[in-house]
Amino acid sequence: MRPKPNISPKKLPRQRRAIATVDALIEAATYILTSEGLAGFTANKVAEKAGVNIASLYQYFPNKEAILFHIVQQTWARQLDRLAPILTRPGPHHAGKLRDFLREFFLTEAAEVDLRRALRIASIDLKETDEFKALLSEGANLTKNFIAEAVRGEALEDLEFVVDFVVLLTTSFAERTTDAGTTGAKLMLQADLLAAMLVKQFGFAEGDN
Amino acid sequence: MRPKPNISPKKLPRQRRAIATVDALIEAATYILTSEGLAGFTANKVAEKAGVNIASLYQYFPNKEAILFHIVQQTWARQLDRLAPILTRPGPHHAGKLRDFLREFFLTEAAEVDLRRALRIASIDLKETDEFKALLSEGANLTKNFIAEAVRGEALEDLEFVVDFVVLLTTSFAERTTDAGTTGAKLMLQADLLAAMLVKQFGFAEGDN
Amino acid sequence: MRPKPNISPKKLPRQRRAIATVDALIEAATYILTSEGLAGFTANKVAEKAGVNIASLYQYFPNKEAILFHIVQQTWARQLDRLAPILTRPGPHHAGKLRDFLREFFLTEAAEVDLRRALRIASIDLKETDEFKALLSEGANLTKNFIAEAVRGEALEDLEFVVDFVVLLTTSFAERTTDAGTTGAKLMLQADLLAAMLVKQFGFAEGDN
Amino acid sequence: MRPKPNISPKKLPRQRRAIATVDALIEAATYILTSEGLAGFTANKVAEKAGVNIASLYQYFPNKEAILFHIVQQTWARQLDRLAPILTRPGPHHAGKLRDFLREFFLTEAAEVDLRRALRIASIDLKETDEFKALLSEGANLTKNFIAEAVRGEALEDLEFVVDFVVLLTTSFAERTTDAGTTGAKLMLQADLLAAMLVKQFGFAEGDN
DNA sequence: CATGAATGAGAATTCATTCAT
DNA sequence: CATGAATGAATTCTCATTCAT
Repeated sequence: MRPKPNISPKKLPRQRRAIATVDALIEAATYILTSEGLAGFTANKVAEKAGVNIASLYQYFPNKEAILFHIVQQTWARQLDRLAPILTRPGPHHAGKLRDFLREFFLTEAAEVDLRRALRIASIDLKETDEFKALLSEGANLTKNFIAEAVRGEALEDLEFVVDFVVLLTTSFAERTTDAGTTGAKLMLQADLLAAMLVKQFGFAEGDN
Repeated sequence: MRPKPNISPKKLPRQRRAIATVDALIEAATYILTSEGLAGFTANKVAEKAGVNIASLYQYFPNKEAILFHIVQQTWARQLDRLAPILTRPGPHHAGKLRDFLREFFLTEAAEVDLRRALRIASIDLKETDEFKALLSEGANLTKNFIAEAVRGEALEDLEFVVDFVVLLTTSFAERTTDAGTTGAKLMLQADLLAAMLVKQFGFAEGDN
Repeated sequence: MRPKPNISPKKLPRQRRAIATVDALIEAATYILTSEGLAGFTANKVAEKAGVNIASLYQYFPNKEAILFHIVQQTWARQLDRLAPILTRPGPHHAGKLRDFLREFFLTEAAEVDLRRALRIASIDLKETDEFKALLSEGANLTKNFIAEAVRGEALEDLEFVVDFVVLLTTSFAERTTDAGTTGAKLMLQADLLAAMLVKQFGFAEGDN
Repeated sequence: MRPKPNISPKKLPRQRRAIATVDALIEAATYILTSEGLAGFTANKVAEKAGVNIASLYQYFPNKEAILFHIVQQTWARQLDRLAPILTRPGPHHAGKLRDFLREFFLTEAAEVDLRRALRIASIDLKETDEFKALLSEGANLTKNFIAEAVRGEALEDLEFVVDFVVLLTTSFAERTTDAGTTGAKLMLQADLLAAMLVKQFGFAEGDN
């Protein structure tokens, strides 16, 4: 394998001008990644698109991967903001929450397919970094808690296994089907079917919220 | 994105010496792909590792992608050889076949994780080629027929949807869990659980072969 | 044949250091072209001769052809600067102008035979580009106007034909004879003879300025 | 400049099979040169097109240039066969002969523009070789004699100059105008005009054969 | 002889990254 | 700090030519 890249930002932008520069870089990077994919994602192109000198890019990011990581982080945060409320919604209707969650999850995935496809591939290199692992566990905890509560009937020793299984199943499916271009009604049908299977299998409390 | 590569082999090796060369190239390519991933996969490295002149590589493969495709094809063929017998096994015990199939499928995926990870990403570029499409449909038909027979109860209009769903669900999950490093007993438990869910949801004929 | 190259310059040199770099590149390119001909004209050789990194070359020129075009343009401009005054000289003595023009034309052609030979061949590839066409028409107009005025007696419908004929005849002859190494007195005799023939044939106004 | 290539054929084909091989090579080479130009003219392509092994090509030709020279030679011979009879036609009507000659000359040039264009460029490298010089002088003599006879009035010391001038003028113009794509009636008009100018200038005996 | 195989050398072009001002 | 400039190291692919059988 390759050596894991040093991802931590080099220097925090203090002045307003610097913040604008960083923002422009991130936006440009996101654009390039979305439109040209990971293969077309080069430091020079990003800087040019951002209207920023290449040397400035390297003032704020130690390398290409750091920009990628920043975008990954940002994208995850956005997604979490939309999904967390659903799972933490009060009330016992876990089946309803699960269904809503999956629908929303699939929709967010579908909304930025191109970007997410590129990020997924980029993540292969990032996976080794500590920062990425932290990001992962944050999102995982949320789900873990929800499922733990929902499947309370299950034996406790299996819980870890079930959570892992459900997370893998839902995320991998979501990625794959949106990657294949599924959208709209069909995507929602798939979300509902997957929710139904999980409910049936793990005995979530029924009820439509 | 970019133009789809011309993947068809250039010249067939006739003499024993040439066959050895091509074999060495493919072996080297597989090794590089496995150990360094797609990003580290360069024509020069492959040729060097194979102990062959770079120009020789280009006598037998029109470009890098052609080597990749060769490996993809080879890997798929090996997998199909192991999976097809299970699905085409005579008898009505579809649930059993499904479980055995998923177990074997997960095992083959787990057996060459690194290689398969690289190939999956490589496939993104290959997807456009006719050769790749042919490969895909071959494998898809097998599964399609099996599921069609197994879920005979389902309304015909849904069949397409169900087949699509099941294929996406099982393959994406298999890829993801092996990619995450799952192996051994846990992997088999996941296979069985996924099989159970599918059986429960779609009413496959039960029975242990 | 092949796709027409994108010839427009990539980035303009701002600092003095960069201007020096570009100048060195052009000078080196001209040298290589002159001494080794088009076949020996490679981007790497040019960069090396210029003492510049090959990547720097590609910062200022998008490809080899762009350098060639630059030289073509420069060479034509130099030539036009010397020829235009003769043709646009006021007065009715067209025969004298023609003779002086041909002499000067032959001399400029002879002055840089090797370079021009290479450029002529290079032009075959450049011919398709818009930039080259613009260059051509600029030079063509000058001559066209002169001849049109000089041969005023001719029927208007033939004018196009005559202009075309005269331009082809003089330029092709100039190229060929200088290419063959003709210089000095013999070259001037040829220029005068050709001028005399044209005057005799097309009835230019006589008079020695 | 580059070192002048060794052009002389390596080995004369003795057996009938070998002659066929060489013929196939020449034909293929001519085809490639015509259709793809000098840039697309590679030894491997020629051999492949000829259905002959590349090593065989090098058995009969010491290098690429030797094939080119062979084609040049052949093309000139064909042309000479058609032009010589006109010039050596008995009778005093030199003006008529000249006109017929130029017409035929222009037509032969126009008939194979693509091939000739490529050969012209190739000839730059061949020019240095003794073989090429021999070829040139052979063709030149014919014309020289004709002109010498036709312009008998001229002073003898000028003859060399005049012959040289006329040859350069007619050949360069023919090449250029056909290269520019001129054909048909316009081409014939140009031939006639050029003939008329020469007759007028050098006082060829008039008369229409 | 003829063929399949092999290759050294080099071509065009790109990219991540650093340096000097 | 920001910018223009520069570059080492690759990367893909081609070609003329030779060797071994």
